[in-house]
Amino acid sequence: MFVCSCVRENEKRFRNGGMNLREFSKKIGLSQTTISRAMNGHPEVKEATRLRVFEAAERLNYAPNVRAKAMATGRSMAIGHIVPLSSNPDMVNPIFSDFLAGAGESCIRHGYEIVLAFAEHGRLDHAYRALVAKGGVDGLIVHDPVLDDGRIEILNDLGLPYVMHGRSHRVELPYSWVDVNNKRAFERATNFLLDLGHRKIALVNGRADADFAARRQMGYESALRGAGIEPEPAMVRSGPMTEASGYAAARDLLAGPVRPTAFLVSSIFSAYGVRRAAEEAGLTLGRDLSVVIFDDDIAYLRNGGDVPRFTALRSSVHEAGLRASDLLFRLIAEPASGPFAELLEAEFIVGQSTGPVRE
Amino acid sequence: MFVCSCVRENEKRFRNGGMNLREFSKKIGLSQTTISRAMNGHPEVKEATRLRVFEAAERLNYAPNVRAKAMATGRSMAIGHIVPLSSNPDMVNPIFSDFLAGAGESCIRHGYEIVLAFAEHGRLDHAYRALVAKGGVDGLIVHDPVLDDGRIEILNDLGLPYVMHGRSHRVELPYSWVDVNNKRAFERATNFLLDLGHRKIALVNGRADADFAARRQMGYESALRGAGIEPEPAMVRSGPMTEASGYAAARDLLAGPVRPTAFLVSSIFSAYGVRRAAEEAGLTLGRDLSVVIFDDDIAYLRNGGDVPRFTALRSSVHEAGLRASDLLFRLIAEPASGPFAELLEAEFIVGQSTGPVRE
DNA sequence: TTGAAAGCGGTACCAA
DNA sequence: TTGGTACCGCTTTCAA
Repeated sequence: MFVCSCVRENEKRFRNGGMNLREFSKKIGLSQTTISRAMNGHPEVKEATRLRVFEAAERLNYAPNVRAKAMATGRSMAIGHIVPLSSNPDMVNPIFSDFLAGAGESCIRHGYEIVLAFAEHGRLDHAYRALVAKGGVDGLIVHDPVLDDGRIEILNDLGLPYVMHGRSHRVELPYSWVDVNNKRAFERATNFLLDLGHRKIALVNGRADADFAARRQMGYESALRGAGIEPEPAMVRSGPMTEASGYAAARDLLAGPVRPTAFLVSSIFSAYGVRRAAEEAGLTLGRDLSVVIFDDDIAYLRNGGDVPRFTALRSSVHEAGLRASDLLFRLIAEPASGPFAELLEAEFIVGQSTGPVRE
Repeated sequence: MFVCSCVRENEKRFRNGGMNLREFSKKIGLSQTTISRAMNGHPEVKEATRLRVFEAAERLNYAPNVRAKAMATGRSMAIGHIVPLSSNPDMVNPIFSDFLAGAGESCIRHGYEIVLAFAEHGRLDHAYRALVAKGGVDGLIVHDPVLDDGRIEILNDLGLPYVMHGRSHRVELPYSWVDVNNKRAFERATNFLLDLGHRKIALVNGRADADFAARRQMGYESALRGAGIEPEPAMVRSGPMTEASGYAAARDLLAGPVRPTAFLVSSIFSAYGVRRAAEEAGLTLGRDLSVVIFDDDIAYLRNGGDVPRFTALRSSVHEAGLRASDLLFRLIAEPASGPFAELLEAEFIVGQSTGPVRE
């Protein structure tokens, strides 16, 4: 009663899931060449023949071996994502799931698969080099860029098409990317709070070395300056976008010398923490405190419903994944057509927690 | 200034990330055979030679092409996860991220990669068949089993090693799986609430067709019966484990003829919804209402901290991913050693919201 | 201890 | 419109 005992009975069948082209060609009395052409849509094969091939393939459950195909064509029909492990809680996260789902949609359309390579943090460069050298993917999507990301140089050098999810601020080299307009989003959110009369606005941001966080802070500061307010470093907190981190930041800020009347929060997770800290301080959101969050529209958390109790700037990671992937496929098909740049705008949604200063 | 223009200059380099074995062997004056043996740890190669090979590989940045290696050996060094897309919000979700991170750790140790194949929902069977037929993976991890999961028969038939994440209740066939002891977890949680004096305990559960949800309900009902209470179907709600769904369920239950004094909630996401509904009804958790949640320990949301405001049964999806993957590798190495079964226990953590009945 | 050559399962060129 | 055949890059007998 062993699940896989059958496998050992037939070692041949283990190596490949089914039949190979030669057997198949013998069975239906056509050359391997013709079959290959038929299955790959080459125009010179007679329609009747093609039909016969497809019918037989279906009937005999024949499917070409991807590895062999990859070797013969030089294309592996897979795109790679390198996932930094463990020490970076921002990476293997719900956002990433949503991004993958979007990328997956694009992949389905192109008949591609996604290869996830995991790398110990700090060994990222090596991971990219290895992944490319091993030749298992036709393109790469690069996650979690930092302000001055050294991977860009490496990847340009490697010559494999890639698209970054996010940008790297201080890099002058050309590269393709898809990003949310973080600066504008936070500028708008800050202006929104300023319009309500707030003057003491705190920013609970992502990790300081993350590019997106820097852009968000730029937007925040630019809006403040536009209103004649000099940004206070003490009003800004950076850290991982988790409930715990948001809680710590908000508790700290609320206990500080200048109590904020409004919070700008970089993720819905930190926002839950901010809410907890506020409640513990006896404050009610939407009455004693205004909170605007940046919301990556996590499908799982909300399924498109409203963000309860918050005013939100909504952007879709799912769509970012889709767009980044689509871009990558264009780059793979036509390498000289890039680099591409695509900026997604966040939608502003007024929720229930906009208060209280409204002077 | 095109990122990838360099690629076209050298078509050879595009097909494979670097140099191939033949070039490499010429460069260092050894036969391909010797190099292959050296790199794969065969005993017959002289230690000095092996060192020379490794040094040269490092220096010249040579890495064997995985596809070619896969073809020659019959092993692809990749394990596959099929991800049902779109119509199932429970799949591409934060839980899945955490699971992948765990599986990734295991993969790193074994030098494997993860292939994600996305399938339109309802075409899952086909996706598995195709993935196996294409021969791109050495094993499969199967997600999101339903009560009577037809994939098991197919997969046994296919003969590729696989491990299920979760079980399928009504299937008699042998198969390997890793699962949380959902029944016991919910039995304990229910008993915990019963001990506090609660008699009207609601269950906000996952989708009705999911196996884990059925097991949780079994545990819940068994504990109630043990206390001489006949379970009320009206006290149970099934649905996707999202904030929105939890909110709807709790609001409904709180407005119903028999108002529950305690909630047993199947995920932290639904729990946020339950909390919102409770607050809207003017109830305070931990004072007017007891809530126990099952918490998959989403790293991103909490980073191992306490679950604020809830009593929790904590289990680690991350660990499930790790264990499932490890099991799969054993199965790949020794197919006849399975099927394996592994049950993870959930840890009970008393939080701040245990109240109020405590008679 | 090393090397030559035959696969692995396809694709694509060239000839028929 | 079809078929023969030389690769793709590596592993693995078999012989030296």
